[in-house]
Amino acid sequence: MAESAYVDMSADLASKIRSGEYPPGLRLPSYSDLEAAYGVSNIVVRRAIDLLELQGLVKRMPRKGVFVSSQTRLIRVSPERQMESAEETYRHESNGNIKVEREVNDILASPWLRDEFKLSEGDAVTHTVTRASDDGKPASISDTYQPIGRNGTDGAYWLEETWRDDMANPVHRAWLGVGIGTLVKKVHQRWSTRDGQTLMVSDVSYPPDRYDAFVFRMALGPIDSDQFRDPDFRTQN
Amino acid sequence: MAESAYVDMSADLASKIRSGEYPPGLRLPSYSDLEAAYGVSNIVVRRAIDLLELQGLVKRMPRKGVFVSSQTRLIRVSPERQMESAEETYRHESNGNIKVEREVNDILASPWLRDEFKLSEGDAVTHTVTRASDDGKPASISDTYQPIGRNGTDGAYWLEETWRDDMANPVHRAWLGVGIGTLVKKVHQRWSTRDGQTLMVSDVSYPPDRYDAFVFRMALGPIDSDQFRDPDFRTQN
DNA sequence: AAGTGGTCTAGACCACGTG
DNA sequence: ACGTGGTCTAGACCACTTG
Repeated sequence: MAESAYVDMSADLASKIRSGEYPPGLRLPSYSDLEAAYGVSNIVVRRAIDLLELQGLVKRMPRKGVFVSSQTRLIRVSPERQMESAEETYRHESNGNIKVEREVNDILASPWLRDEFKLSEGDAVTHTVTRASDDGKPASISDTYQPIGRNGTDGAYWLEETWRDDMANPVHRAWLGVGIGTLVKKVHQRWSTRDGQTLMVSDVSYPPDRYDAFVFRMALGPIDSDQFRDPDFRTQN
Repeated sequence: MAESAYVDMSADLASKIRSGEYPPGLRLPSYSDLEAAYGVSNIVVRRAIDLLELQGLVKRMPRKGVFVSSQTRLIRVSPERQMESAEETYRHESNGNIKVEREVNDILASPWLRDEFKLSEGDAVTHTVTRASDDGKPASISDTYQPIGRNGTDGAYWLEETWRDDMANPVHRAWLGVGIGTLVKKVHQRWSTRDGQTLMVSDVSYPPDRYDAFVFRMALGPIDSDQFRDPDFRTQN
């Protein structure tokens, strides 16, 4: 047993959920049944399901059961303009010694990437791994994918940014120096054109303790009552 | 005992940390000591500290101890333009029946608000409580504060938005229908002028299960290589 | 009545850090 | 050698839901 029992168990259940063997809405076996099936104790089952719950894969219903979540996710959307590069962000955040290294490779597009970029089987994409450290401490690692020959975000109109607490993949874990059970801050970015064509996607993992809050600071630009007004407060005077 | 032992214990420790009785950097008493001091078992202490860790109040160091976190918070900043009101957001998110109700009162500014708005002792602020529901289910509750006579976000140049998982106050808990131990999604917003004067602050709590990811979708506007370019990818062609 | 998840007890062993 | 936090066992009682 390489990992702790509850991590192994959680990974096993997660793979059953993601593979569809446990479809959305299904009630998981009861704690007692899971204890018996995996030959572990109360707390191992509970911690395994803690991890699933943190990933949003299951939902606990006291006295009813643990249910597989539906994958339709309600998200918070907010329009935004402008952005800055990772390096700029870090330099604004920290006085430390920021180092960024990059590996670029062309790889065969996986089914998921083919779907994202509307490519054909056999097409390749450019894969960039970016590792950033802050005074020697790992600050982030990201995988960025884009169709061959595209130049970054040229032509992008939309940027969609999603984050969640999630488990990192082994490569990200190794760089960040965290164990398999540790939840990291994961940001997924998708740059796309005005008509919805994806130009670039990026998955970034941050150490769980680098940010304890995420802030979006937005320049609203010169604003007066005609240009911009929050309807919530329009009639208060 | 109104709440579970681990919630009571966590609240007690949290108040000691926030009051400064346990200053940043201090090592908490060991698990064994805490078990003895509170007269509880292993798991109660661990769950209490789980809650503190989730709030970012402490940091666990295996085989060394549990330490009170420093309060300097590193945050992620990203410039953004435009925004929409809470009601608009909800209507985009949901097909349900959105109801929003609002209570407005003028109250004496607390020290914290006086500091935020640079007011004098005895000055009042406008306090708005906004409750939103989605098909009868509570969707959010917020407290908004602004100096008397100001009209919402008129004149705002910056919007800073911070979120974290945190415990809600009793009023928010009651509306959201969650227990004291439940962590909710908390968003703190600060609108300010170009020179940093705060115009309005708002604290919003969402049910923990409403959003399982936060997405910021940003319109970058018409972009070409001269107007906008991600320096990370500038030299890839 | 039986089963569920939530909470809790009272122990145990382990790997690692500090004296 | 001892104490630490991390993991785990093998039970227990409770409040509530379901057949």
